[in-house]
Amino acid sequence: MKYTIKDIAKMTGYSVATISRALSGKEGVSEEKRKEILKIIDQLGYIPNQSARRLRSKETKNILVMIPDIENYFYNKLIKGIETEVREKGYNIILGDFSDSQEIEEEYYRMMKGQIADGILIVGSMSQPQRIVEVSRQFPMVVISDYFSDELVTVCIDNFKAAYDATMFLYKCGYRRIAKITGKIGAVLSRDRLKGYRIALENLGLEFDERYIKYGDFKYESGYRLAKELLKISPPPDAIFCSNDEMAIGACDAAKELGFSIPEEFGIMGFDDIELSSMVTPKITTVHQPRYEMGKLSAQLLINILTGEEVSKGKYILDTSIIPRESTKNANITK
Amino acid sequence: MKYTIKDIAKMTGYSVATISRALSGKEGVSEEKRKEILKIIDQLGYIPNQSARRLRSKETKNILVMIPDIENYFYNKLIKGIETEVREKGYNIILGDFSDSQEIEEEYYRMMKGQIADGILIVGSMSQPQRIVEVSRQFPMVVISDYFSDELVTVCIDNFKAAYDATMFLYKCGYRRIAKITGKIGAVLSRDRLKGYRIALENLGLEFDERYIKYGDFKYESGYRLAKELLKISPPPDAIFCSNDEMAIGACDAAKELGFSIPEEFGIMGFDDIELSSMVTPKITTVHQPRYEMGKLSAQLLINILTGEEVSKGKYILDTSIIPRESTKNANITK
DNA sequence: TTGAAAGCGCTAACAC
DNA sequence: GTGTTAGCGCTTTCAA
Repeated sequence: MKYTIKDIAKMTGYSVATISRALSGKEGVSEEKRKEILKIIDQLGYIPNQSARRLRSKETKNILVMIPDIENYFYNKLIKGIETEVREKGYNIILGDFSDSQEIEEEYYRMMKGQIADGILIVGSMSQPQRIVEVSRQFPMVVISDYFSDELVTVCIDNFKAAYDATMFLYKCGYRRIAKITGKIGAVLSRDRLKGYRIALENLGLEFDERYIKYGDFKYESGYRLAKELLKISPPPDAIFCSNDEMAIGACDAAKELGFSIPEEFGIMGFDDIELSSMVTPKITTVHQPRYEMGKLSAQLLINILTGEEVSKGKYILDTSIIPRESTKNANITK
Repeated sequence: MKYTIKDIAKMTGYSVATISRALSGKEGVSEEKRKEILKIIDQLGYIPNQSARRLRSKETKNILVMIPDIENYFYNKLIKGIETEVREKGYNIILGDFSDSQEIEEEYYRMMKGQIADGILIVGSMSQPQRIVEVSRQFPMVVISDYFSDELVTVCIDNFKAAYDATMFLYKCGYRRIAKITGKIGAVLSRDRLKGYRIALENLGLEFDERYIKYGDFKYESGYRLAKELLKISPPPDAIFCSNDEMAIGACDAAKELGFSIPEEFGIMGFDDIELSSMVTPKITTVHQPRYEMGKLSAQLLINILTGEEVSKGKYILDTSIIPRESTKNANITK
């Protein structure tokens, strides 16, 4: 049996207005009546119709989460962080997985005009930064990780610093001919990670060899292929810093195939710290990104915006750390 | 600028009813008028308010997808299949990740009373089958994979047959002392996989050794630990059939640590064919589950139910296949 | 503190 | 084929 607020009004003997007030927790009902009403509601298992609520109050209590590809291991923990925060605050997540298709991405932005959600959380995007800024002018928005514009609220890490530190770490492990496999260079984050690497080499007084830089696409296959290319250069690098873990795993497999011993002859450093990186052999030394926290913080910020709290635009930077594992020397620590 | 149907009515000179009809694609407008109206609507970028639509038509165009834990690799491809199908048919996914918590799971079922979605897709559950059946009497539902009741619409594989075939395959590879690590034994699917294994041994005339069966929980760690136990039995098994890939990977690591050579001295077979299984060394031989197709089919069935088409209850069984890789003899195929 | 009533934007029954 | 209008279930004024 489905009840409406009218049914409850009849059964309790109060008006619909009073029921509504009791439910919303707002002013205007005496405490005893509220208790009485809530008790009955609870017994009946009545839940207000969300569509009606939304129509009236212009709130959907939904958040659209835009994800380039749910199959990508990187996003799992982020979503978890978002989910946890959002549910606690009474919101639901509408999943906006667009399979790396800009067209589908736009489809979701179009849906927003039909008020399917109160705000958008951009976990990733295939659009031009300019387009995202445009959308953000129409709907409340928080962006995670990459895009940059002072007009946006962005939760991110310091990619430059993280890459700088990672390169320094490889140096401390004893590696001297450190190569780099970047991700898609269109992304700001790829450029920042590359820059951190370069400046670190410079500060270390290491020779900078253009041949030691390869441009990948964040996938296993590109790490595998580009590492093979790197290892055929003479002299070959004695370490590779990959811009994500998947490529690092590919690079590992390539090195193993070519007969290099890891980590003695050859060290590998990843980026992200996805679960996978500690499930392969050797376990990958990597830069930990606090993905759960990033998801959580971004959801918090978005909900703050939605509830009218003051949220200043700009970057919200979370800390990264280096997780030494088996793919680098002097760091044969499990976990 | 936000438009309402009234605005459109004024601007075109027609009544709201006509606009509504033009939009819905239903009878009652002449073709030319419909075209004219749709053109203007398109130019203005008007999208009807979903809450109003829902309130009126009792449809949310949302589907609640219940997922035990989005961080579990198994679910990614399923969700992708669901997402693709659902979006094409004009529905959105509400993500019901409940982090393996029965309490949160119930919270979502409660929300359903507030009409947040038109139907439920159960990708997994922590509840008693009986509870799921109960919920299915209240809301349209399709269940993927495990739960069993003739009252439900269930998309699944034949776990018994798949396990039977997998065991046979190990035999054909030359293994004779085949052990088994099952998943949580509360699940029907675990029991079916165990049964397939037992019957296969029986038909093969292999000796059945109770010590060769271990009860895990589908996690890496349990595969690792239980494989170690198994390998200390005298005589140790020469192969393990694990009820999922994560445990198989754990078992692999255990065998490597104990100095067994894979696949020569020791063979390992997984189940599921998650991406991970071909990214580790050695790549794991496994039973492929058509997860994308399972997601897609289940979404199709649910939408059919929602649109009033005839959907018969019972099992919809999809085929599995064995993917030979490097963790078993005579099957050193990369893929 | 409480209730009556307007109206959110839309669909569908009914009238023409 | 087209327009008028009554509500869907709720929140929120306004009046008492």
